Amino acid sequence: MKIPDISISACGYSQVLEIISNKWAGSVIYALEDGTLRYGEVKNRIEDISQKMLTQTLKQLERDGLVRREVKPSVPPIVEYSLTDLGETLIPCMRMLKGWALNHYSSVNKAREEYDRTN
Amino acid sequence: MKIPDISISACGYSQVLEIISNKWAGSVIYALEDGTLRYGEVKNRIEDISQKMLTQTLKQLERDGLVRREVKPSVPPIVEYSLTDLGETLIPCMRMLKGWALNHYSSVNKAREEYDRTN
DNA sequence: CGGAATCCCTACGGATACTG
DNA sequence: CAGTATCCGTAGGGATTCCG
Repeated sequence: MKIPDISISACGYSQVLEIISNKWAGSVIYALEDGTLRYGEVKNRIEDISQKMLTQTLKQLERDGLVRREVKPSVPPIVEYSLTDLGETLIPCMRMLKGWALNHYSSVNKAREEYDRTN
Repeated sequence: MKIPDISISACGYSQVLEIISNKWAGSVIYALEDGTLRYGEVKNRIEDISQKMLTQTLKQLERDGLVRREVKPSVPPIVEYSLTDLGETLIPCMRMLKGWALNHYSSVNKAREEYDRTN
């Protein structure tokens, strides 16, 4: 009996992670959850993000079709970001992840302390 | 009116990611979903994983209390891995992520092609 | 069989300075 | 205001070799 290779079934999983696993993507999606924000507003809502990483993350999310970028031609420039319909579909997943964390993260921390004490 | 800082509310999210966002953790959890496996069996089920990363991932998951490691004292050694109860609680989240990927990843790919063509 | 140890390369990401 | 550009340290992770 051959043991099945699960790489393929796990593959969908790694594709999502490719999108949301970077350090800031989640925070950006959360920030845009309530509606449209200007660049600076996004930055203000995410305390420790650097300007470089915010720009880079927004660009990646735009490329993935999750975030929409609109430039109002004016001086000084106004650039607004919002979730696309596709981006909205990700919200339930992220809520579930966050829910898991809130419910179980203390267990994880206890396990870590225990592990670090005995190893 | 002050714009709220969402760092704290996104924090739970980043905690889960800390656990499952590394390249192989998801695949390992999927591999153990059906029950107990020996080290080599896990390795066989995950096609392209290196020995180093499998060991490292298993150790991390064990430290987080998601995976249980049992050594049968014998020669040659037998080491078995399985999900803990805490580990099992993560399965629904991962199924949901995978479901999202299966439903929407083609849209992401289309968005990327479109983006790359016009930029 | 189930690792540990080492080497090495790359990508991620922070800090800083500059621009239309 | 909303970015670009550059420098640079660190961590992730592959390949290889060795060990109980």
